[in-house]
Amino acid sequence: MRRGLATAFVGRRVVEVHVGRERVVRRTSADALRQDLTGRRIVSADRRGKYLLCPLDSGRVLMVHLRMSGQVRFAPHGSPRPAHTHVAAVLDDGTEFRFVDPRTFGEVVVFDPARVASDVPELARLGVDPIADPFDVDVLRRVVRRGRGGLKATLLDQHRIAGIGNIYGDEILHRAGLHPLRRTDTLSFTHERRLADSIVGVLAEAIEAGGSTLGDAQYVDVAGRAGTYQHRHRVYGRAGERCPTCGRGRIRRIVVAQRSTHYCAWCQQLRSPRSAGSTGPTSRTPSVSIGVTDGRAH
DNA sequence: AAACAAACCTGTGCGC
DNA sequence: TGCGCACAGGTTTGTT
Repeated sequence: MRRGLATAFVGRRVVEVHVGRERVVRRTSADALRQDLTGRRIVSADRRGKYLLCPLDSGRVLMVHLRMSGQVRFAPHGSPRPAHTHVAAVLDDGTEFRFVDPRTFGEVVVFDPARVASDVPELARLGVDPIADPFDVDVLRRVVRRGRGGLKATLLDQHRIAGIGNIYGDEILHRAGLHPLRRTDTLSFTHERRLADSIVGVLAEAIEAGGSTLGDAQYVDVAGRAGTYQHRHRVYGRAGERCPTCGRGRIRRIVVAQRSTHYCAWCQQLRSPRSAGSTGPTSRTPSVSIGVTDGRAH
C-alpha cells in the first residue's frame, strides 16, 4: 500500500475533500480533515507497522489505517465510486484518492507530528518495525525476552514488533519451525535467530508478492489488483491439509489470543521430538518443497 | 502485568 | 429462497 501511495499520491495536491461517513474520521472530524487536506501537497509516503503516513507540505501528517477491511484506491475523478467509499479527495491530476471500508474499523486522520504522543498515542507506542528499522536477532531478543508469553501473541503485539498480523504471524512461525504457544523464554539462540530471519523473510516476500488477497478480495492494491502471496501460504487457511514443507504433518487450526491460528503438527511441536528413533523435523530449508509448488497440496 | 472477553461494523458462506 | 449463525485481515477498552 505504501508503494502504491508513493506512486499515485506523492507530489499531488488535494483540490477537494468529501467525507461520507463521519465514523472514519472519528479521531477528529470531517471539518478538520477537509481543512487539513484541501490545498495541501503530499510530500512522501511512509509507514510504521500497519500505519500509513503521508507527510503534507503543511508539516502535518495524513495517517490512514486499513484495519480489517479498509482499502485505498485511486481512480479517475468522476468514475463511479465503490460502495463504502467514506473519504474521497480530488487531486490536481484528475484522479481521486478513495478510502473504502465496509466495516468502518479503519480511519483517516491528519495530525501534528509534534503532538503524536497525545493525538495518536498508539502510533507513538509502536514497537520495532522489522522492515523499516534495523532488525536482527539481538533486537528481537531484547524485545521478545521482556515477556514470557506465547510466541503467537508476542508476534501480534504491536507494542513489541510492529506490522505483523494474523496471516504473517502464522507463516513466520511455520517457517521458523516454532509452535505458536511456545513460550518466548524457552527459545535457544538458534531458535531466536531462525525467528528473526523468518520475520524478515516472510514479510519481504509477501511485500514483493503484493500481499495476500483472500477469497473475498478485500485487500487489493491502489489500482484494485489482488496480491499473490496467498498462493504461497503454507499454513494460513489450510487446516486439514498436509504440510507442504515436511509433507508429513497435518495443518491444525487452534485459537490463540482470540485469533485463528494455523500450524503444522509435525514441524512446529511444543517440545522437539527426541530419541526413540524419531529424528524429528530437521529440514529448515523453507524453499524446498517436495512435490508441491504453489497452490493447494492434494 | 498479563490473560481474556467484548466491542466496534458489514458482508459472506454455510447448514437447515 | 430464506434465516440464523459463525466467522473474517485489527485494535482498544474493560474485566478478571
